[in-house]
Amino acid sequence: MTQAFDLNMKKRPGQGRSRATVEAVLEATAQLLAETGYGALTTNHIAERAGVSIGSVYQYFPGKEAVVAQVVERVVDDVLADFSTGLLAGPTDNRRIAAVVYDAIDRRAALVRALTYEIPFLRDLPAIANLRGRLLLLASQIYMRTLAEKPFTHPHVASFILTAMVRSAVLDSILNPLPGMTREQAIDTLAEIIARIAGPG
Amino acid sequence: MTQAFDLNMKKRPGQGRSRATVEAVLEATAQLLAETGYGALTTNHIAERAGVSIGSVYQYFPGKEAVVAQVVERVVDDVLADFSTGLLAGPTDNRRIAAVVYDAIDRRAALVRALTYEIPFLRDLPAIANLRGRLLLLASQIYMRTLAEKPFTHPHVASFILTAMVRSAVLDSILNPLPGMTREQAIDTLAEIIARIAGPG
DNA sequence: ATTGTATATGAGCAATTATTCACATCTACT
DNA sequence: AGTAGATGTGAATAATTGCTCATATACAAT
Repeated sequence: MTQAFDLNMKKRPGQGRSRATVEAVLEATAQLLAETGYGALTTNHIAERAGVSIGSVYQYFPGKEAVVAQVVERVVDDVLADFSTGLLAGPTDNRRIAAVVYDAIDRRAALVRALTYEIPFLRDLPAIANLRGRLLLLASQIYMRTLAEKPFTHPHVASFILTAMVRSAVLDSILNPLPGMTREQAIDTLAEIIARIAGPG
Repeated sequence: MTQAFDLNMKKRPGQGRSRATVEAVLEATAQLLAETGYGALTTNHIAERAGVSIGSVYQYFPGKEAVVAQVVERVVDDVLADFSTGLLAGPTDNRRIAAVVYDAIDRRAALVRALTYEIPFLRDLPAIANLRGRLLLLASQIYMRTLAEKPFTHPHVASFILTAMVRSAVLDSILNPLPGMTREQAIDTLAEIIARIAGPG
């Protein structure tokens, strides 16, 4: 069940119009994924939404999956950028961390939903492995000291599961929220949970 | 984006062969989902694997989605049954809870993966709402006392997020594990995390 | 202007898929 | 045995979709 597609672009877009074409295709794909999901995504729809002919799509991408893979790559980059700027904007207390993660996902919730829950080859994409690795590293750095004081039996397993927990919990809270739950409540609670696991701060 | 399919069976299977036919269709669908995923699932494949004609499938199900919905319902029932028996089989300490949840998902990992990550209308199914409600209730009952001693600011939000966390973390640990991580390590760590959040016991 | 290259077009092909329906077969009951 | 209703069959259909390719247009360089 490993992905068996060619996900590389056929042609690096040279200089002029081609850049714009590729841009339009990626933007259209992101829009359609957010609006109608992966199941309804067709290459012809992508071309139509992008205001580009179907032939042009295949000039730069070997297939539908390759376009989606590029969109995933962009979203991952954007999310990681949001994390960086958000965490640099002030002291990294638990509440800020919860808020930054929450907002980064909330800002592009529809797209993230489609990518997370509907793309069968998602976990085979290098961008996703990259994302997971980065998050793991980030969490380790932030909580290194506090977790050294209250160590787990299997520290690296704990880092892994905790990262998965926060990521999944935030995702789930946004995509399938408890009715009536507000952003503030979610962030408060996430911060409190983190405090219990890793200590205050 | 609410599901717009008819998910009810056309005919309640009467008595004899029809029961077996429906059974074979559901079993074949579960097998195919586990083996090849939702994307490769076709009604003709279902019929073939079930050893039944395509016409028979449509005699009892209005469409592919309805078959999948029934499979989901069964898996949910099975998982909940595993929880019940597992938690009744001894004292409900943190480690047992972690182990029961872990094993219930691990036992049918491939099928759960396909259902969780590939079915776009999953969250619209009543069975899933039911599952979430039951889990929430279960968690509340188990941790009522301990969480009353160390209360959260928003108790019902906390129950919701904690349930989501455990569910997602277990799912993620099984479906996308840290290389080299064993079942024991995962369960140990989950138990320790639960203990930190909700107290020992 | 002219020539060569890069880019864009979109009708159409081949393959796949969900679904139907006219017909066969089985089972139960008299 | 005869009959009626339930159940099973699978070739055929209509729709969709990924993708190609022959052709057209834009651009750059001389």
